[in-house]
This record gives sequence, structure tokens and C-alpha cells, in this order.
Amino acid sequence: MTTKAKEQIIELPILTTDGQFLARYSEAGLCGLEFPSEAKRSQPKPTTNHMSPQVRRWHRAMTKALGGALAGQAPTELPPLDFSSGTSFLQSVWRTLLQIASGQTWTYGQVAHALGKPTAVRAVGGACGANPITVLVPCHRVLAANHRLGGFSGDLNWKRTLLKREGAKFVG
DNA sequence: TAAGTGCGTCGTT
DNA sequence: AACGACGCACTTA
Repeated sequence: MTTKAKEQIIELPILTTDGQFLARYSEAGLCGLEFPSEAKRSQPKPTTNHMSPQVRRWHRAMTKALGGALAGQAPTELPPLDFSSGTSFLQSVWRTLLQIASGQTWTYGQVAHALGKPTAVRAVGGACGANPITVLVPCHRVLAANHRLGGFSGDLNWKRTLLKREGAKFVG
């Protein structure tokens, strides 16, 4: 028995006015949140493991936080975020993104600079694209230089929509 | 102005 | 070794 127990991931849908998101929980906390379109793909998992009270609690907070976030409001209370899927660099970028308040935007360059790696601009872009917790880890608030919209993995319209609701300004 | 090219840069796969 | 959700300088229309 040298094997480390395969980490148990619980997947739960969250119904919103924008469709059905999919939340993933590990023992450590929220480890994933997917947009409705992507969530449908990995739907066939009605895992009815007896949810721990903890997951229940996390999910309740998440449902509320996501609803608020989609309305352009700052999340009130969040479950702990499990970033363990990422390398240390990725994690440091994701943590930095949490500092960007609703309604404000940073550029990829600013994020890189905040990390103490002002030239790692492109790597920051890659890290944003690898963000496992969409919306709540606000990778959509990172713009290209000169307030240009920049890219987004998946549907670029999500980035526009979220930024508009938060009252952030951008070009594109 | 707008659009396209080239290159530096660096973490990830 | 190749590839980006970038940034900047520079060239064309």
C-alpha cells in the first residue's frame, strides 16, 4: 500500500441565471469552477458520495458568491481555494489575481511586475489561461496593454460580459 | 489610424 | 524544442 489515496473530487452543479456552472471540491476546498458550456461536457457524474457537511457548507457559500459575482459584486464569503493543481508559478499568479478588486483591471504587465518578474508577461498570460477557478479567480480582469481586451480561453464574450457588469472599462 | 511583422522573454509541456 | 490570453518597435496601406 504505497499508493497515496486518489484524491476525492466532488463535482456539483450551480444553477445561475447564466446557466449551469460546475464546481469541484477537494478535501482542501474549491479546486475548480467551470463555465456552463464547459460544464456540460463533464456532466455525467452524479457522484452521490455522501457529501461531508463541510462540502455542503462550501457549496452553499459558493452558490451565493457566484451569484453575486455574476451580478458584478464582490464575493462575501468564499470557501478555501485549492490551487494545488498548479505549479508554484501558476499558484503565485492566481493568488495575485485575487488582489484585483471588482471593477478594476490590471494588465498582464502589471501582474508580472507585482510578481517581481516584470518580463514574465507572456508566462502570466499562460497562467491566466490555466486558471482552474473561473470568475472567482478573476482572470477576466487582466487586460492587454493600453486597456485592450486581450484574450480569453474559451468564449471571449464571457470576459466582455463580466467586465461590463463590474463596470470596468476596456477597448475592444 | 489601423493592421501586419518581427523579436525579446520566460514558464509550461 | 516549441508554444502562448504579451509588449514594443517598426513597416505598410
